[in-house]
Amino acid sequence: MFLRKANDLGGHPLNAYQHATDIRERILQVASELFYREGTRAVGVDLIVARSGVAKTSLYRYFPTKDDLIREFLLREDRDFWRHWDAAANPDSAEDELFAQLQWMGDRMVRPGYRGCPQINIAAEYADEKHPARVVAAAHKMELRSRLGGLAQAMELARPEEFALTISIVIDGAFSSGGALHKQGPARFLQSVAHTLLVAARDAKTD
Amino acid sequence: MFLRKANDLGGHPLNAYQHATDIRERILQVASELFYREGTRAVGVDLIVARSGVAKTSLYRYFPTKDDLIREFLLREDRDFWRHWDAAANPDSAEDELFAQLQWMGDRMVRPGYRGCPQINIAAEYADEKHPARVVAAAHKMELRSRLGGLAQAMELARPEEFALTISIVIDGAFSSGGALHKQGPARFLQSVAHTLLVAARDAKTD
DNA sequence: AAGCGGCGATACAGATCTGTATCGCCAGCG
DNA sequence: CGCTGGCGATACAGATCTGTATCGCCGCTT
Repeated sequence: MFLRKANDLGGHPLNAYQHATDIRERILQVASELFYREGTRAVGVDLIVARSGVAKTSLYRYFPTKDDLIREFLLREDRDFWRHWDAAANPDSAEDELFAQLQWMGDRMVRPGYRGCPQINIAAEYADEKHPARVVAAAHKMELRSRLGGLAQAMELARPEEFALTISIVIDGAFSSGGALHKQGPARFLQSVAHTLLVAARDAKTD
Repeated sequence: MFLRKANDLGGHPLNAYQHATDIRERILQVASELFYREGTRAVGVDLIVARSGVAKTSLYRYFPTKDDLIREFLLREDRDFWRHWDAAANPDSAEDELFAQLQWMGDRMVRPGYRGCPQINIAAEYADEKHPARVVAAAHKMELRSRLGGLAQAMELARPEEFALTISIVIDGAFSSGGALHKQGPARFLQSVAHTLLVAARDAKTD
């Protein structure tokens, strides 16, 4: 219905715009991979320029400062995250959806170059909460708690916000310490903990 | 030669050694506060030198490289962490001890300058797992799971290691997202989640 | 009393970082 | 056909960073 093709970038009629978008996208793609893998402070703009094969002037045309580029990196990660989330949506069963969401999150943690949650990592790199990237990160975590709260409400739990907060904390912990979960698989772990907390929340309701 | 001052720590006969220890400690103290508050990459050695009022040569005498200083910073945090842990030990009741440990950890998260767990933050700043500071951080998290496993065993839980891992994940999540817990108080939150998980673990045992 | 060494202060070397300025090229447009 | 403007390439400015070299001072030890 409202879905458009992935490469339909807003209906710009001019090829020049398309070309410009390609360059901007390429820069952002290369920067995002380097930022995630090495950290934003460890990667200089010169490296991004060299790896993406564009001119430095092009980078600074689309991203006036490096902080802007970092911010766009996190926004890109944010969009990707919710794209996976929406793909796992299940209008028929909030409980099934919760476990489906935990499944793909857990799967992420076993991918080769996994380096934790970029939204969390950015808070370690920049102490200033007003940093544009940290604003994006804070909004991301708020949105996650909000969506978990929606699921909890659909499951008719007694205290949906408390349940959502607890699940989000467990997710953040798994994101941070994903390496320690490699044995059994992070997805199974997350689902197991969520199941325990869910049963407890329902028992409390019937008390 | 054999006369020593009462506060002569390591048996060194020279007063100069005592003085040297003071200077080293002062550098490490100032560096630790700055590293924790701003991040290790954001703080240069010149700032540490200026704030501690020592000579740059002194800093590099005791810490050959900045990475060494960062490593010592994490070791210092590690020692401080276990000092608090040992102070909350309770040989009579592992369960009481668990909640006591979660109490002081939660209390840490509401202190004014709280900026998360330094051992976790360092992993976001340095991608290389071989970095000396990351080695310290990994050992710290291993030790935490080990001690939690000891408590779980003392509580005679069916699967102590699984319980310990879960609790450690929850703690890490709370460390990362401590800000979101400010409403009710992180300590209460941690204890509440731990209580739920503990009850569930005991129910599973009796099945 | 002499000197050895820790210490502060300062300058410096060399690398790296962000961001700008300047050039020439070339494709698309009127 | 000429102009405009995005683009690549390069040099550069200015700041900052880690780590070293060099000086003189002063307290302790021998």
